[in-house]
Amino acid sequence: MTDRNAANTRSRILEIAGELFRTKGYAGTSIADITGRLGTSKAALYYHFPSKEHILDAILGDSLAAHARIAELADGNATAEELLGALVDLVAGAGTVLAVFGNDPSVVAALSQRESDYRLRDKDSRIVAALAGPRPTTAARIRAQAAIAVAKDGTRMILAGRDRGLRKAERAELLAAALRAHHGQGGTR
Amino acid sequence: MTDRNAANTRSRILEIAGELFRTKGYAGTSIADITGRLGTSKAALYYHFPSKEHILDAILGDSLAAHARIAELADGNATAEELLGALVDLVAGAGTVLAVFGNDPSVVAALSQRESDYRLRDKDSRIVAALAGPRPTTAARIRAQAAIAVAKDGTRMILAGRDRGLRKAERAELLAAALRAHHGQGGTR
DNA sequence: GTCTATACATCGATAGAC
DNA sequence: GTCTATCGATGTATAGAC
Repeated sequence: MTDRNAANTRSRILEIAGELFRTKGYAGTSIADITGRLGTSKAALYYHFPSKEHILDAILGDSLAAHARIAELADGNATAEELLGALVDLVAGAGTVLAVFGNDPSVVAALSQRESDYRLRDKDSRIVAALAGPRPTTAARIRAQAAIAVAKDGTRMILAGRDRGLRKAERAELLAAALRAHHGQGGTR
Repeated sequence: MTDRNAANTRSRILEIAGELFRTKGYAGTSIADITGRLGTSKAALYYHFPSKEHILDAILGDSLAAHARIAELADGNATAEELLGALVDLVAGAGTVLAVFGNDPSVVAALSQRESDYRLRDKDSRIVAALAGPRPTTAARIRAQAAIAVAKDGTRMILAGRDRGLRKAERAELLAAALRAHHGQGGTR
């Protein structure tokens, strides 16, 4: 059972770090915390990753890409259903990590400190704008935010503390709730 | 302008710490960060608070109490409208801080590590149970989570990065969206 | 109430042997 | 690939003067 190849150790590090970042926060997790579970020394970890921040990047990589793709979608002329469905899928899929870590202020601070274009909040506001429509009323913007809250945080809450992903029926139910929050009762938009 | 009385300095510390905890996270904020803005030495801060954790407690005190009150409400027979409205008010009022900090894993970890009964997740699940009803279907539970997501995270998103509180019309719009998310289209419950 | 100075632990990260 | 040992910086917190 001594799979001492680099790829395996690397993925174990990502798994353990992800779990710890989620429960203790990025800033609240030390390299020693990670290697404590990994069962190696701190120095061993640095053979696989050059820094703690590189571990975070490796974990968030796919999620950030998926998030960016949704922001692109928002800039096009996607329907509300497509957008909100994509958000649900983001959180349920590659972006589960992001949805969870996006709530960690120390993660947001770490990302936005870099000049990189990891502008989380920016992308979010483009999605809001797409759902609220051009020159939106206050009410329209609130409904847009409400729908996004369902798609992101609702999905996150459903998935919290369980192993398996989102079932098709669950996805449909979430999307329907998001759409109800978005539309006025009579289907305003 | 040199208000050097203890009460004033104390409240300035809370204000500054709150801002920093929000943007950098609890674990990501150091005492030096706080006193840097406060304009005093680190030792001076320790005259007002015995530890960093006590600062967190002082900030969260009111919010946690308000949160507990809502959980009590959920155990009684409050209507969905009352519950969701109370949640909106919690986030918009005393609990803004909690809604924001509740997302910081390092805060949750700090609170739940203590044997204290600050069981955030626990209280949340009582609210879910109240909204989903007895022996709920999967769909009912999802709709309950969706409604809570609107009331909590939707409200938080609306208030993010602005000074003034929630206007009456905004509150009504949020509550309506939460209720739409909660009910099936035809008003299942 | 606030200061300087410091104790002592832990942080992220590195050196160099194996 | 992993180790022991350690670096320098920073973390929380304290001692004691003013």
